[in-house]
Amino acid sequence: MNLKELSQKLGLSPTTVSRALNGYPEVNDVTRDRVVAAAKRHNYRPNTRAIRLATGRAMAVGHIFPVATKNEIMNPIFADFIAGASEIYTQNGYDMLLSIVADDAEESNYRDLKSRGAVDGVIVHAVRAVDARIPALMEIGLPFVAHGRATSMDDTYSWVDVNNRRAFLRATNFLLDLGHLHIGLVNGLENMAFATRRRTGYCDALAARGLPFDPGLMASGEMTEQAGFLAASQMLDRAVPPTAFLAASMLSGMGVRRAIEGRGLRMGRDVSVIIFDDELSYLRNGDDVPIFTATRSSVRDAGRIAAQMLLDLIADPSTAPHHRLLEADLILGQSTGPAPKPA
Amino acid sequence: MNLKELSQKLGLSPTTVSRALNGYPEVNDVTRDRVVAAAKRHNYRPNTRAIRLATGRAMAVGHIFPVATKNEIMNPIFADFIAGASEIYTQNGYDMLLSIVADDAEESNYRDLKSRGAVDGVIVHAVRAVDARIPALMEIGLPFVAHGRATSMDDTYSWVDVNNRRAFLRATNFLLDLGHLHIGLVNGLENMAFATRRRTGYCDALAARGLPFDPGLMASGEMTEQAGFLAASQMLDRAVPPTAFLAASMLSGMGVRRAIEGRGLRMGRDVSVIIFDDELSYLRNGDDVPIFTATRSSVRDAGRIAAQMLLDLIADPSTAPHHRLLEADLILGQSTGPAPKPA
DNA sequence: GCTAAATTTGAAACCGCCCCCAGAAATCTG
DNA sequence: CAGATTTCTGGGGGCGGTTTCAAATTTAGC
Repeated sequence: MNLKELSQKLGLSPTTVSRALNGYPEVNDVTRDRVVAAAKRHNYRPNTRAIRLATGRAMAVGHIFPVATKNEIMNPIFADFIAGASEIYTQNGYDMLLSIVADDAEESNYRDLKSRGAVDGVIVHAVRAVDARIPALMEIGLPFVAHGRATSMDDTYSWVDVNNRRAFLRATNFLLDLGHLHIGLVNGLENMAFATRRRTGYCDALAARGLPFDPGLMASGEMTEQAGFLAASQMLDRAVPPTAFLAASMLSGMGVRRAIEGRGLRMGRDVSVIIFDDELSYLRNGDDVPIFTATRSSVRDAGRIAAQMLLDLIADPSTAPHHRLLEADLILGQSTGPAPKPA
Repeated sequence: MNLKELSQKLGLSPTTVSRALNGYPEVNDVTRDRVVAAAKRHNYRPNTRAIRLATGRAMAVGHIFPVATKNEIMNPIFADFIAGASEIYTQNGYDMLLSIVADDAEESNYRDLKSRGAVDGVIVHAVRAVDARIPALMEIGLPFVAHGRATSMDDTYSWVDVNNRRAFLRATNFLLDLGHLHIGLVNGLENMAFATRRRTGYCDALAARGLPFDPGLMASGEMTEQAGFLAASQMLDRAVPPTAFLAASMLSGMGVRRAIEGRGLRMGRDVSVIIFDDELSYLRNGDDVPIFTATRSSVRDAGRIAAQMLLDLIADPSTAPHHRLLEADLILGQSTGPAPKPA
């Protein structure tokens, strides 16, 4: 069933039917009702392909996920971010186009999307500390919103980010207040913008109290259970082991916990742990009482916000860049407690 | 740069240029070379929207992910499956359209995709034991490939699945051979097709040796660390605790391990564990030596296979349904050993 | 060298919808 | 009740490609 057929059935012109269906004001109410009823009855849905060609809008946004060419790790927050964004697209009649490409082919993929007219805008994921995609997209002229900020030129493009520095600053201060003096940082890969900011927060908190940084207490790696386990194990085996940890994610934190418990220590009593909790749906931090004390910020919310921001930008590309800095909550769980008295 | 502009620059008709670019045989080689060179030089890419309208093909496939309305859990294998599928689409010039919808709205979404002409086919994810989507899609007439099989009508549609029954049969036999008599099953939700098949495999192995099933040793729930921990904890606290576990996923297995170690027992010595390992990129089962003994089958491969199958089906919808039953490897890790002698 | 066949190219009709521009019908004026 | 407005409907030209069919140009055949 297409527009022409429907209009013939109604004895009207395609023009009128189209207008009635798209809510144009100049069509008679009686006619409109008749058209709407017939459309529903015949289960008519305008052909997306035709609409797109006629209007020149793709009614779709692109998400390109880089997958590191060397290790093939997909970002675990991916699924939940997408889930949040998808809600917004669905509400607004947009489709979501997904590509997963080697991280060195991303830029050409953006160019391609643009010249093929496949999307009206894109979301940039997993922003690096220095990220070539951002200037590239500005040059290409494709509206975009970044999830995360590179370390410079913050204000020239739109982004949604968590205040990672402050989250780790607060977490570190919280541990310091509990009397912990040796705090291990099990960070994500520090070529990522969020990880560098978290380290800055950690270092700033130490510096504010005149404490030194110990490079042996700062690890940076993939945010996996295994990597968290190894990093924490190494630190715990030092002559002066840390009494507390900051972990970059739920998975890292689980690895840290295993390292702690594997040494016959108890998390929350002997060693404290704070994680960054993205509230991933399949990695909940406890059902009622949180297992881990955590800085918490929902990545699904971030997805919603970024998607809405992008649609706004597409609707009016001339506006100034939008920014949204989300604050992470510090929620108390069972994994933190006062520093144990030196034996 | 569009077709008309390019053809004017070349002094040719749009027809010829189009033919040259699309490899039609009737165009002179000299002309073709000239056109191809010019297209590259001007960075011409045909407009996707126009191609779609003209050819009537969407050159896109849809992935709809159900998110359980009650608990909002996204399937953790999602990301890796998509990553595999995406490779195939990219190679073949197809786009991937993603929707995440409440599980009760899926069917109408399929109808919508079909009538809007947004996709040429879809992949059905997370097939339930009894799944209304499959008859629905057959009725709608949208080509599809299911990832998993419902419990009936296997041969009327195309699917890619892992031999879940045999995987758990083998794993159970392996544990029985090691002398384990009490084996806990920490299964996924048993409304899912794969979970029921895994339980069947487990039960069949026990039955073959004349062993009884103990309902108290069969748990079914979300495949999270937390759920795995709770299920294993309950079983371990029984009068006769199991000496081995089968866990449905890496995350479940991590929960089981925590329950074991929290009781001062050692995994692999006191209690054996076998997991099902989907080879998720962010949940690797050890870097060199596997941590867990596991039945292993790459969900990313499954994504590739399903995607290719769908494209074949789209290219020739008249062919009989295709099937692909993948066998899981049983790989030896550090989490299994002979049943401890009764004290 | 002239006709028949094969090779190349182009004109124009779609694909299905949107939207500008007229024109017809209905409603207001005075 | 004629003329001026306002309200409603329809015709037709895009959007940017593909593809059918016909025409023009070569090449082949004798």
